[in-house]
Amino acid sequence: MRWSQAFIPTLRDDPADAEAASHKLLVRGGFIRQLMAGVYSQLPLGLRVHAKIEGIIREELAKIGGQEFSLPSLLPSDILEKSGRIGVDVLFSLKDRHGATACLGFTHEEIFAWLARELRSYKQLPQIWFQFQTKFRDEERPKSGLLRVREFVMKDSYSFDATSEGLDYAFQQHFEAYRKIFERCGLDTLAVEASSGSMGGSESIEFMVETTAGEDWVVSCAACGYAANVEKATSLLGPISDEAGPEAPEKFATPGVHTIEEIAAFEGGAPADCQIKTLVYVVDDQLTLALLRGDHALVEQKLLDGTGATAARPAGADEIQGALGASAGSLGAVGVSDLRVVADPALTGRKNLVTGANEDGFHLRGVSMERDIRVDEWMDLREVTEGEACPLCEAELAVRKTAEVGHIFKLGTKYSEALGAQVLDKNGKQVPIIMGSYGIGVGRAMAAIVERWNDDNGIIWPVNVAPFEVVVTVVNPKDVESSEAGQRIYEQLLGDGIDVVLDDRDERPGVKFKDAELVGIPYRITVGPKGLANGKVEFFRRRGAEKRDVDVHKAADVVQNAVLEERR
RNA sequence: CGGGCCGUAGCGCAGCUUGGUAGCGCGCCUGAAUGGGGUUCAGGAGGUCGGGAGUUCGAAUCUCCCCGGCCCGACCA
Repeated sequence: MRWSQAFIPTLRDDPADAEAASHKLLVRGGFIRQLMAGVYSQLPLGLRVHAKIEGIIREELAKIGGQEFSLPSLLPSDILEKSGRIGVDVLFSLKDRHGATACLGFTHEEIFAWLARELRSYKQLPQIWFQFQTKFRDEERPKSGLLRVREFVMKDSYSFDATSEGLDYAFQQHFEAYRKIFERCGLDTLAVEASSGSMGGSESIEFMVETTAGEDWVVSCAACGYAANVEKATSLLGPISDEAGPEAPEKFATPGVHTIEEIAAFEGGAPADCQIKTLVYVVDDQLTLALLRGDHALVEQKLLDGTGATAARPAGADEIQGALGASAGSLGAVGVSDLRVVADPALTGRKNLVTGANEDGFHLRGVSMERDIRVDEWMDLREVTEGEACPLCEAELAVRKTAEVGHIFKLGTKYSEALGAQVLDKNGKQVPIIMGSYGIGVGRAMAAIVERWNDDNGIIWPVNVAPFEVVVTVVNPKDVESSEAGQRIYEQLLGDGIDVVLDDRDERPGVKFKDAELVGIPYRITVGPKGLANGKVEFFRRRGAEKRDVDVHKAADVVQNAVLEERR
């Protein structure tokens, strides 16, 4: 490719609406352009990177026996009705000319399970099927460029097994394949335990990349490697010994006091860790009190996971008033018998605590969990915070902001049962196929790579995913000797299968250097009259900005070796 | 879904308070010089001021409605 003929629309300024580094750089570098909120066009450079990431994924999935498919994006609604996912809020749906409802696929469990109906015998298993396909999700809030979008290409694979051991194996194979994929993409991932959410299934692992532009918090332990999404993470807490306290709770007036902090500061109150935080939630239509230690925060996903519910929302002011006769800020679970009460284990055995009296302007002190509160279920509900002790090794935990680039699920039989994908087992009995599903957002991975690999001058692509591996920059294209030398190096590299671009533009050298660095090409050979006078060209490595002169006749070999060494 | 901000040339912005027929920087085109880090000079092209309605002699500017985008929070398969 000659740069002078290429469509690489680089921009001097950051786009006004970009915040994340990857968003700014991918737009400025001429990789992507936004069409509408959360919808982007891939320009030639973007598509090159995209294709390289796909190539890596293909190779690794081939190693574990994956077979590539391409399923439709336009789906009939009845197939989603069978699995119950027709009501999913991110689903885009539309009507055809006959008035029938069709949907745009947001993932393809149903369709693959539908095809898996043609599997008849356990002897045909296991199978691993995958595709790269555009997914549509009507996200409430697209943001951060390619990190959170409404239309994106996802690699989704699905495993089909007759036994749960088979699923475990497929899951493990994917785990290892994902590790290699992300490593080859230049991404350090943290594999974390995650909540499976409404995907169903028993176990899931997310692959997270640390970045300030991410949206998920991950708890990790540097000492033993424990890592989990905050939705799932736990930690050890130091013991607290409470004074015995009074025989029975004592009501006291707390005019105008509504928050944990205010009670902590209130004369006759108690520090936050000696209070009970009472939250009222509507959990699958059931009014539920969730109790936490005053200084702890609720993780809604834990409430969902713990209760097995599919939806939870904070109760409204009138729902709270109707159920407890008081408003938020004066609530408590003492004496509550007609509502479900769930409590976090950090409250176990605690006594002499302060909580609301269910009467505006009053609280109770001397409350004992065991004696005064009827807890229906104890379940982990609290959010782990930085510095707490690792549940495995007791070292200090870190909490980091990350973006999810991959997710693997053990689905079980939810979709195979819903769609009737069964095989005969060894005993001649019909059994539902056991499925796993495994996703990687290709565009998101691309953005994550840029988040990780950039500096003030632009992107620093790892060779494996770089749009071009080498740029040959001709300093002065009007200098015939330079042009010819550049051309020769370019052609040699091309002939040797290196992804090379010849920057033959009639631009000032500074412009060409800046562009090459912004775009992030890992290696540059600079050909100019000064060097050629001594038979030299300049070799430049983008990462680390290493520069050295090399003999003009050896230049192509030198870069080629450097590139091949880094290709993995 | 709550809160905030923004839509004026390809990109980044000013002009709007106080209405008078649109401007700056970069980019782009032509020519010349220059050629190892966004060079310089001269000339030039490019805008239904997001859309619609209204007020007015006159609207980028004032009013109303609509559309779109960004950020924070909530949510997220």
